[in-house]
Amino acid sequence: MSDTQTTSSSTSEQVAAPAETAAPAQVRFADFGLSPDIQRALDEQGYEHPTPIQAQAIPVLLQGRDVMGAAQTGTGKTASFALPIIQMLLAHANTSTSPARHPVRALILAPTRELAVQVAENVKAYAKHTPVRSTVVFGGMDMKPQTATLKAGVEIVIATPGRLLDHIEQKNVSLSQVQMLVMDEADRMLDMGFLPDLQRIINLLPKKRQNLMFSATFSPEIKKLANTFLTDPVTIEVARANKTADTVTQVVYKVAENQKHALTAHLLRQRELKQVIIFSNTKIGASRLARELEREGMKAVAIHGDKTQQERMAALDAFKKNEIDILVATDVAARGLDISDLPCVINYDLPYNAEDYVHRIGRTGRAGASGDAISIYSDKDERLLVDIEKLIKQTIQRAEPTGFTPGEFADERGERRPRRSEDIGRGPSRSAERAPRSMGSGPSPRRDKVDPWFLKPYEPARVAPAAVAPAAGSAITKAKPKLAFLLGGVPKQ
DNA sequence: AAAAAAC
Repeated sequence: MSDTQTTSSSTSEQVAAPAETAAPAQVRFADFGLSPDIQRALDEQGYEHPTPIQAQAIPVLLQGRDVMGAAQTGTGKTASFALPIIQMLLAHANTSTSPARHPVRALILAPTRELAVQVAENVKAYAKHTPVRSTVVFGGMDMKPQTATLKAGVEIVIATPGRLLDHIEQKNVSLSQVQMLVMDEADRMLDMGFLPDLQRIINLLPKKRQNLMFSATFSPEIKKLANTFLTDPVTIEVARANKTADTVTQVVYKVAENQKHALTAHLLRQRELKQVIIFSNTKIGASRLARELEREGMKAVAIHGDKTQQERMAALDAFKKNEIDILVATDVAARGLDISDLPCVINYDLPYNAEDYVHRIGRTGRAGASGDAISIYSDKDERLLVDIEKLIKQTIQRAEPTGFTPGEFADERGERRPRRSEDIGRGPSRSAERAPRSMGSGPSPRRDKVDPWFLKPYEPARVAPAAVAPAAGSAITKAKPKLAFLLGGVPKQ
């Protein structure tokens, strides 16, 4: 949440949401008439002014209307639904400890475990001074503690669909009293094939309920989903769909496929980036790159779906706590994760799905801060770049790496071979920096510096963001129709 | 193409 709702032309001051849809900056949380117990939590966290999506969504939700929200993460989306939910539940709160008197009344569904955890943390923080109870359930973890909490009774459940269904089947939870349903990152849930699960869960809910759907992109499939599950929804769109934040400087490097990791290491070494997430298209690639960077003396950890849930949470936690500088991730981390103040994202691979580019680089430049998005690609991925530029309606700056000598590690990729000290540090006077070090240590460069380092040989000519609404025919319409299940009845199986 | 999500 940010109170920097300014339309200042200074890049570093710009808010992520475009001014034309922003609510007046004077709005304060205190104007919403929220319970003093909620207001107290907001005060304690220093939140005074709502972000644009909060300013628009909260009053509408308090009226009980359904909402279709098109907003990227980092816009304060979670609070925009969490606060009204807590408020609505408080209106009927009781302090009984009997589960029967603590039925689940609000259900929040999220596509990935990490996102569910993050939403749950937010909900807990806002409900801190209220009697409203919440919990999060997701796979990869022991069922028992989750079961115990569910059976003790909670008003708000945040869940990934699979594990929730598991709990439902085991009768650990009943959804018959749910009054509010949130589908967070609905586009992602569709992409991941959660539609049948969503359908099954929703079939168990009371017909009369308030529905909220949030999606970063606004594809025709999402609109269809909204038409199916929402009743006369109010559409709230604070950031134009398929749009990257104005405050993110984007650049691409083209190198030979077998040079990508060497260039990545070079870029990381060239300047002491405070923290960076590197996206890889594959789990194996992510692990390998993390290993190679470690060999280069950098602190890097991979996070992907083949890691245990404990490892995933530990990696994310360590990264958030600044104990790790480099997180090498698959698209498990592409969406939703609110890692504050991330100055840089690197695409080690261009994503196969152009939409994922928007999500990945959405990890930086949050809430109006500036950020750098660096992508690396090779000849064979030219088409992916074209798709991405078509989707974001921008040309991404091409750049040449300064001081990079191709061939440095040309034979290393994928090879397990003994470490040879002469392989590294062959750049002039690099050897002194060979020792493992924390990138975050020492004075880190200001992020709002003009003339980004990686654009040196080029004019930093950023393409002015075109003031265009998302065209119905934009690239995302290519997405495979996944709603046959919904629209054409039950599929055979 | 790949990744994610239930045991």
